[in-house]
Amino acid sequence: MEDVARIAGVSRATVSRALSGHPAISEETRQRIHDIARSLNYTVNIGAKNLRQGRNQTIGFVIPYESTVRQAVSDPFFLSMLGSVADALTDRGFEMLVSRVDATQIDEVASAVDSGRASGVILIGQWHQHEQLNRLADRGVPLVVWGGQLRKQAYATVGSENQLGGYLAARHLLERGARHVAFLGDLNLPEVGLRYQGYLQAHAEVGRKVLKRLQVNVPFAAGLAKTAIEHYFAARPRVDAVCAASDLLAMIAIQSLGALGLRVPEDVAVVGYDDVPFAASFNPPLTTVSQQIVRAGVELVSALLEIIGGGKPQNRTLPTSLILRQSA
Amino acid sequence: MEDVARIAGVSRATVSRALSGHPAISEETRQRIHDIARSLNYTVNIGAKNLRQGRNQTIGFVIPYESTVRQAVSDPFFLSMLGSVADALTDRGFEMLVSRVDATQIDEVASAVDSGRASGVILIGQWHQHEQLNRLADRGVPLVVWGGQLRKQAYATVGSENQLGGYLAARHLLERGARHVAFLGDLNLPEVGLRYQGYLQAHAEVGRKVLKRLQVNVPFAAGLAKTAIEHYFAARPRVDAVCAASDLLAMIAIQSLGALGLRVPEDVAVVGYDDVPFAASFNPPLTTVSQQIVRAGVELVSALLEIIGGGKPQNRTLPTSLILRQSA
DNA sequence: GTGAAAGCGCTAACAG
DNA sequence: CTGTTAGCGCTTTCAC
Repeated sequence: MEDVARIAGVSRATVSRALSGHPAISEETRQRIHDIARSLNYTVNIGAKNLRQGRNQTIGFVIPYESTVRQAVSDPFFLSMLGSVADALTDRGFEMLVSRVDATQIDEVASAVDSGRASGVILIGQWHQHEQLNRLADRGVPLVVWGGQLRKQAYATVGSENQLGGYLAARHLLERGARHVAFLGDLNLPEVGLRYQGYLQAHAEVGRKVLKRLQVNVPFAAGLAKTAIEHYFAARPRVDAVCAASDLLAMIAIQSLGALGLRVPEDVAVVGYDDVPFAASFNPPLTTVSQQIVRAGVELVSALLEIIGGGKPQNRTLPTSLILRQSA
Repeated sequence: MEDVARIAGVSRATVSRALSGHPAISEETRQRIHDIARSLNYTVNIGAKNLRQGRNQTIGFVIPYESTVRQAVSDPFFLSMLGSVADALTDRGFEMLVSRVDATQIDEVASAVDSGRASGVILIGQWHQHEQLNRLADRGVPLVVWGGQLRKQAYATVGSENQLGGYLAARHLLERGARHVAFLGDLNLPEVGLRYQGYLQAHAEVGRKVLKRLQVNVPFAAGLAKTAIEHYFAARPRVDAVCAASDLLAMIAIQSLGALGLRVPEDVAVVGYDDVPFAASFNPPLTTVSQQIVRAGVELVSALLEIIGGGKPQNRTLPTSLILRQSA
């Protein structure tokens, strides 16, 4: 900045003003300074600017991982969310700092804020950490979580109508004539729990009882999920339809069924959840419950910026619908 | 920091030293200061630290997008890479700043470095931007690209043996008795071009001619790819095998073939590329060429840190192999 | 319309 | 082993 100032024959203060569009700078000098800066490949140092201004135009995006299987997240839903959040952030002039955090050490998400690297955090999935998340929010860490809305909740939540989603999926299968609908997903996760409620509701509505053996606790991580799902189907349960808690699980289930010689949807109908971009290209194309991923990014970001700006954490719910394709 | 110092009855300098593990601080005071800091939820402000130290423990990870279809990247290969790079970075004490950049404005990747937000950049895929990338590297922007190695190249490249990969895939199909092997991928991309060389090599080796009509220029973006692939197969080309430039393309091809009543691998054998985590769970499980994604992250990061540390850009090549599953 | 000067939170000589 | 001090690159009062 000193260099630019010297060449332009002005002070650093003027350069600063010119570059940040301060009104009290003549159009002429502004232009000249801009040109000089460009020719020097000079850009204002954001770190110093942030330090001086005491704020911080970046937010943290946390990807949790299970410490046991320290594998890269492989659910395409995450990437889509990441992309969508990244876009929304860019549009609002923010940077995105991505960090991988051990799901059992969720408190670490605060460190990004405490250390001034980010002014808030977006977390995809509540995992099993409802209490810790509450603690963080109470401590004043701006925090928005994609997931299900729970009772005593200090953090803001953006999510889709999970119960409705589960209901739509199950009802569709039941209407199609399914008699034994398995539910694949980890009920300890708030989102999944809500979807399961919807699943139960659909059954209740037609007076159908739900057997315990139809609910299978399957984790989201691809590796573990595959084992669990194959194990379940290998026992040849009497099942003619499947409600999966994510598209990834649905795809694994379909593959697993195929290996046993069962066809989808003829022998077993399967509906997924998320409507990941790839779901339409799967074989067979996945019938699934949509999560509006692009809008999700926008809402997550705007909820977070509101909190950072001093507003109250406000939950937002996105509409959901069943996308009919061929797997059910 | 002032507060911590006051409570501990020492100066800010001592707090700084204690917290950064300076050897000249007695174990006792160190411990005491740590405890006080913790009780205050105090963490060193990284921005200020970076400013003072004149360095910057963060690197930029760029996700390019085609400006025409401003859609979130949907290739699972990207997320895997992102996760793998994030892990490698965490292990070496670096942060990761993710930004979405218009593929036609690749120069923007420099801004993260120019503005001091990052000390280097990792880019997945060379896209069509070889020249711009060279310009950036020449300008001194530490830059490592995942992709194919080209002739006059100022930036460092980490990639797998693309030509060998293409060769292995094609040879396998040919050995299986395929007579007309289609190649799906955008030849303008260096990586894909190299794989195509391998594909040609395999054909040459068995004295088989390659027909022009067998090569189909298909972009990586899921939406566009789907259209292109469906369009290609809809014309019912005489094809009994497919070499795809990514697993995503392979999956789309399989789906597309299925819709036309063709079975994989019975009627048409398909081999993918990447070995994304999900490939094994596809229906049918994908035969594919492995890219060692976890190691890729480690190598990308270590190559970049070497450049940042003043070293010469050094290309690295990762071994490749064919993973036999059921699609071919 | 522009400049001088102070200070954001931190670290690293240098001095003791 | 610890404290004093200067300064990283920037913005912003206050003064002219």
